[in-house]
Amino acid sequence: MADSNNPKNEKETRRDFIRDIVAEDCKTGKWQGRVHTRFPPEPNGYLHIGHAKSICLNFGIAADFNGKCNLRFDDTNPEKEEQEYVDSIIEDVKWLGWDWEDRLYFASDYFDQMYEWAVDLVKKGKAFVCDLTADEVTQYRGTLTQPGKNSPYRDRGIEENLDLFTRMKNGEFPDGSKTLRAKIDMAHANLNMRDPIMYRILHAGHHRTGDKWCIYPTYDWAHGLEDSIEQITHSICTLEFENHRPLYDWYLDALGIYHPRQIEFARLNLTYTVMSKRKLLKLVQDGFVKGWNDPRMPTLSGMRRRGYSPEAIRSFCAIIGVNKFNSTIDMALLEHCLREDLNKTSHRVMAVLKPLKVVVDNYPQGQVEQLDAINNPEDPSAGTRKVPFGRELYIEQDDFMENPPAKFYRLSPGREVRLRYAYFIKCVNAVKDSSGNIVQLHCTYDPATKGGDAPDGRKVKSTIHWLSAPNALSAEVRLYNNLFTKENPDDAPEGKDFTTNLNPKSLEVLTNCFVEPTLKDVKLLSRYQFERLGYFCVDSDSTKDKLVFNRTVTLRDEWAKIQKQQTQR
RNA sequence: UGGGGUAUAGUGUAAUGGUAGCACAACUGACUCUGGAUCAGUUAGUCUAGGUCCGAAUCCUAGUACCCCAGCCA
Repeated sequence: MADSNNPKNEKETRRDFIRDIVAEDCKTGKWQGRVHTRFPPEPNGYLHIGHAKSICLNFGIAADFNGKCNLRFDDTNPEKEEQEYVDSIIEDVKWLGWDWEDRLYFASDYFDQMYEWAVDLVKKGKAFVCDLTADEVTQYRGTLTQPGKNSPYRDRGIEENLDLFTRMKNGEFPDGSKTLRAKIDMAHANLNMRDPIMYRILHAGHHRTGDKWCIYPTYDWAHGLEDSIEQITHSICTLEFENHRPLYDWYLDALGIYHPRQIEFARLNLTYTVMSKRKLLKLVQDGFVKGWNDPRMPTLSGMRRRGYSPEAIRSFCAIIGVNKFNSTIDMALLEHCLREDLNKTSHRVMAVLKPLKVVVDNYPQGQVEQLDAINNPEDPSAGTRKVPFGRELYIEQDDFMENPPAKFYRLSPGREVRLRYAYFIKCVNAVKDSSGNIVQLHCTYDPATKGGDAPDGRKVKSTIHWLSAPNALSAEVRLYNNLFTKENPDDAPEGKDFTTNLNPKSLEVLTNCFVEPTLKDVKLLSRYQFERLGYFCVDSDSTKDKLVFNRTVTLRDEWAKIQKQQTQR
């Protein structure tokens, strides 16, 4: 099989307003034809599907225009960042199929250079050390409608500023006692321009620089410098940074250094889930899910464990487009992209989730036949396999109804159906327990229909899946549904938050399932289609003794729709 | 009440003054040894009001609605 996880093999993505800008720049030679982007996560959480949009945009543009894309950790806040997150982010971007070659960078590697530049600004009289407390800074900043006022420390002499800033770096002052601020305009209509803070004092250990630093640069000061150092051409970020662009530009102009162009796009929203790191962290910390990689989470690690393929996520990112206004994409579109990929690539296999025992009365006792089954009708090269058939079978409880309603085509008393790849069977009797539950079926088979075709040409309304009872492997299957019951989880009553909309049925564990003996030695995370049920993958909890599968997504289900319509009447 | 953004079917996205197209969803139908897949079709849209123009989603004017900004977070 070709290298399917190399995005460069995929057909070119469609144009969007950012690609238009990049194409124009290439035409005019603005960057000498170079295209260099970056994906700059802060290592303070796990990556989610929203990040995938940004990753595919940045790496995708680089791929489309024969450019480069760096992976850069924006690790300027030691209080929130951890190595665990760095590791997971590296794993996730790689899994998504992107390659940054040798360009793995950390903002913290630039701290010395950033410090030099800050000294530069102080020397130019464009930055000053401020002794205001955090509260005072807020007060002096003014409001949306009222201008701020100058800090009393704004007009300190350059020498004094230099001395104070050096001593800040040397650790002579306690946390929060001083900041370095840019000298811009306290009356500016854009609050970000009201003498923004460049450095704060933080006596905190950093996951990479240890205790070398006790002053740390703020995002606004640091980010443009990082882009400049890496000679980024197009610095792509999300909409909320639009208000920060004037500051991004101001710093670079004040320093007179290489100056990339910042372009903003709208972040991804999806129905029935949440996408902010803060909310995802809450789900993890408060135990609403079992971890960052819980298969119900929209994190890349969760989706990977759930059975999503990187190809499906990439095609989703390509199809949703890029723009500048807020939108919420229907989860159904993500699932469409998922099924589209899984349908092409997944081996089919039979599994029974809620078993109902069937005895084929006229099948010889003790006889076992090996029947041929197709591995993937979408891919003949996947070949065939043998599945054992015998007198005692399991079928799905849902595939039998004693009193079938209209349009129910499956098994019922007196009705004949086909067992996939096997025989036609007809139900003669349903055995019930004392409380009236159907516990077993007696059927007869037609030996002439071996393989599934009737020589007399008679038709059957449906084909159902089955398993030979003595040969089936038992398994646990975890069914997942939307994590939230509302399209917009934030739509909560006064005083409640998004967690009130958590779906109590987001996880259903089935412990009495059976699968084909073919699945005896499956690899973790491998993906299958359980015929007529959906796509499933081997969970990381699975062992040789106890198989565990996750339902990635169901197949489209006409019958479920009909049932829904019938019950609504 | 300041500044910065944005409005196209239910959802998402094209059309860059010249027939409003595509995808998802929904609904028909065909086909089918997965009620899967596939194929064919249907429904449905330019925020509002004026204006310019032979012609406006696109240009102009005035409104309306929504998003972002008052962290020493990113």
